[in-house]
Amino acid sequence: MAVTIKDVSKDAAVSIKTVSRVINNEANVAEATKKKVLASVKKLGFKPNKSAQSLRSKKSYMLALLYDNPNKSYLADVQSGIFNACKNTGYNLVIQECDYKSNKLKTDIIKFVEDFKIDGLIVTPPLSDMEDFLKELEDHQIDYSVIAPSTMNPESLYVSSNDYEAAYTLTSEIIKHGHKDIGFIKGHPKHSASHLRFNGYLDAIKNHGLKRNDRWIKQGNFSFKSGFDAGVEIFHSEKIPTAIFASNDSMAAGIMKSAQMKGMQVPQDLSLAGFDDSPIAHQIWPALTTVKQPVEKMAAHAAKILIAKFDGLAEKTKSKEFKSDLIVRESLRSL
Amino acid sequence: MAVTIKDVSKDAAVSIKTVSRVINNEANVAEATKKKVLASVKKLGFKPNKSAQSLRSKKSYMLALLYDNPNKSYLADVQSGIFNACKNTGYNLVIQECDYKSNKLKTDIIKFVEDFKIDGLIVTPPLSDMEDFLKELEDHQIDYSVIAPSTMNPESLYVSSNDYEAAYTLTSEIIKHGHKDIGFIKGHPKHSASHLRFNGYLDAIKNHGLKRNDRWIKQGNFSFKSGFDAGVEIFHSEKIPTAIFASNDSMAAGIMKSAQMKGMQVPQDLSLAGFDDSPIAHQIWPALTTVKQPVEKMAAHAAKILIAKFDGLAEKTKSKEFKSDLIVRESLRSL
DNA sequence: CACCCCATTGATATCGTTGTCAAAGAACAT
DNA sequence: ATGTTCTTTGACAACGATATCAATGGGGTG
Repeated sequence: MAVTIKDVSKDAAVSIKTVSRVINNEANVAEATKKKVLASVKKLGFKPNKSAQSLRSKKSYMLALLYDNPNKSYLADVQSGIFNACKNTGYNLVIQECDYKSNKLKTDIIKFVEDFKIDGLIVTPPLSDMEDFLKELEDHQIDYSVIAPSTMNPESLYVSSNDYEAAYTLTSEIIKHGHKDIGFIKGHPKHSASHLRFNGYLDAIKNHGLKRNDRWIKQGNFSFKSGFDAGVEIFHSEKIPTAIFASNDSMAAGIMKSAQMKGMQVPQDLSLAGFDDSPIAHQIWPALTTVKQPVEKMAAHAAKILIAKFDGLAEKTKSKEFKSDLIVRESLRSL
Repeated sequence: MAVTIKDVSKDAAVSIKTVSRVINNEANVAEATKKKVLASVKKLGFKPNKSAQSLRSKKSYMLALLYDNPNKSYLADVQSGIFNACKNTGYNLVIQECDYKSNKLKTDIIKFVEDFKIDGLIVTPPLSDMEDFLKELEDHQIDYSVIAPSTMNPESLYVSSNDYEAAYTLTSEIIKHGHKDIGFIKGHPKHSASHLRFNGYLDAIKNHGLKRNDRWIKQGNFSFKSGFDAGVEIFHSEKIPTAIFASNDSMAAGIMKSAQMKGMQVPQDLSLAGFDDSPIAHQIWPALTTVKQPVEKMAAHAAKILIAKFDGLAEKTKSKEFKSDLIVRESLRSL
C-alpha cells in the first residue's frame, strides 16, 4: 500500500490537516512544524494522491493544448515543451484539436473545459489571434496562456517571439548579400506572425532604400503547396527576383521545388530563405537559410506561467518575449 | 453543480450502487432497471467524476506512451492516433520519453508506472524490440500494448505492419522499372523493422535473379545524416547503382542531398526510394517513391486493444497486422 | 409446502485528500 | 489583569464514486 497523508501525520506527530497545509504551501504554518512535516514526507516518500486531491479540491490538474495547425513538427515541439514543464508539477496535458473556422468553436471548447474540468488552456496560433475567442474564455473565467498572441495584453498570460525583428534581420542579411530584388511569400493571413514577418520584410526593404515590387509578393498559407504555387507564378513572369524570402520553411521548400522544376539552380540562380528552422530546412539541398524560434522553450514557459498562477506564484513567472536566431545556410548566396 | 450519481439514482428511483453497476457494465442488472437508469443518465447528462472513480477503484485511467525516437512526424502520428482512440473512453494519455540504452530503463519505467498509477503502456520502437524489457513489464503485471514488435506473441497485445512484404513489393517495383543495380541503406539496427525491410529487399533481389552487392548495402540509423553519409560512401566508389532503396525517407533525402552535391540528377542519374511517406517525401524534388504505413491507425488500434482489455472487452478488439501502401513518385524512373 | 439457490438490489463503509470551523495559545493593547 | 486579535493547529465532514456484504424475492427441487 502506498504512503498516505495519514502515515505522514502520524510520523510527524501532527494532524493530517497540517500535513495538507505543508504540502500545499499554505500560509500560517510554523516554520518548525513545516520542517518536521517535510522531513517525514521525504523519509516516507509520500506523494499526494492526485485523484483524492482532485476530487476534494475540484481541480483536475489537467492542462489542455488547443491547436489547429497542420505542422506536425511545430506541434511536436510545443507538446514536448509543455510536457517538460509539467514534469514534477503534478499537472498533466491533454491535446485538443480544434477547427478555428467552426462557428461552434467557442461553445465546443467551453463544453470541453467544463466536461473535463480542465484547469487551464494553452492556446496556439491561429486560435491565439482570435480575440473574440479569448474574450469568451475570460467571460467564462477559464484560465489560459497564449503562444504568440496578436496583441500582448499585459493582464494576460502569454509568450511571444520577436517575429518582426527576426524578419527584419533576415531581410537585412539577404540585402547584405547584395540582393536588391527580393520576393516575399506571405504566411497564413489569419496568423498574426504572418503580418509581423511581412512588416519586418517591408521595413527592411524600405530602410535599405530598396523598392517594393508587388509582383514578387505573393500570398501563401504556410503550406508546401502554397509555396510551390507562388513559385510557379513568380517564375512565370519575365523578370524574376534574385532572392525570395518565404514566411516559413515549408513554403520555401515549395519554391525550391518549383524553381528546380523550371531548371533553376538554388542558390546560383535564386537565393532562398525560410522561417522556423523546421526539419525540412536542413533535409533539402541546398539547406535553407532560416530563423529558429525557441518553440519548445516558449511552449514550456507558456505552461509554466499558467501553473505558476494556479500555485499562487504568479509573481515569479511572467509573460515573456523570446528571441529568435538567424541561421544562414547554403540557400543564400552573395551576388 | 454537476450531476452526480446520486442525482441519477434519485431520478431513476434506484440505489446509487445500481447506477454504478449500470455505468460500469456489471453483470446481474435486470434489463428493465438498466434501461431506466440509462434513460436517467441521458436525461440528466450524467458523466461519472473521473477523480472519484479513480480514487475508489485505484485506477488512474491513464495510458502512457513510451518512446525513444527522434522522428517527430512519426511520434506526432502515433500520439494523434492514440488521442483519437482515447476520445470518449474516459482514458487519457501521458507521454514519456525514455532512453532505450539506459541501464536504469527498466526500474525507471516501473517506478514511473507505480508513481503515476499508470493503467497501461503503449510501447513504440525501438523499445518494442527489447524483449527483456517487455518481460520485465509482465513480471510486474503491467499491462501494455506494442507497436511493431519484433516477435508477435499471440498472448500479448500488439499492432504490426507488413514491413517485409512492403519492402519486397517496393524492391520488385524498382526491378520492374528496369533496375538491376540496386543499393540499400539499412535502418537502425535495434529496430526490428530494419531487418524486416532488409530481408524483403534481399528476397526480392534474389527471387528476381539479381545479385547482391554488399558495396551498395550500407548501415544507417534512420537519420538524415546517416543517409547522407551512406550516399557519400556509395558515390565514392567507381561503379554506382542505378537505384537506391533507403529504409526510410529521411535517409533517402540524405542520399538525394549527397547525390545532388556530387552533381548527379535524381532520377536521371539515380533512382531513389524511401519508406514511411513522411512529410519530407513530398516536400523535396523529385518527390520520393515510398511506402505509407497507416501509423495513426495502428497507434489508435494499439490504444483500443489496451482499453478493451481494461473494459473486459478483450474478445472484441484484438491484435492486428496493418497493410502498407506503395506510393510511386518521381524519384523512381524506368531505365 | 418447506427449502435452498441465485439473480437482483440497496445500505453503508471507504478511498485519500481538502474545506470548514472552532479551539488553543501567543502577542499586544488597554 | 483583562480583553482583543492574530497565528497556529486539529477534529470532523465532505468530495463522488466503488466495494462489501446483507437483504429481498422469484423459481426450482424434493
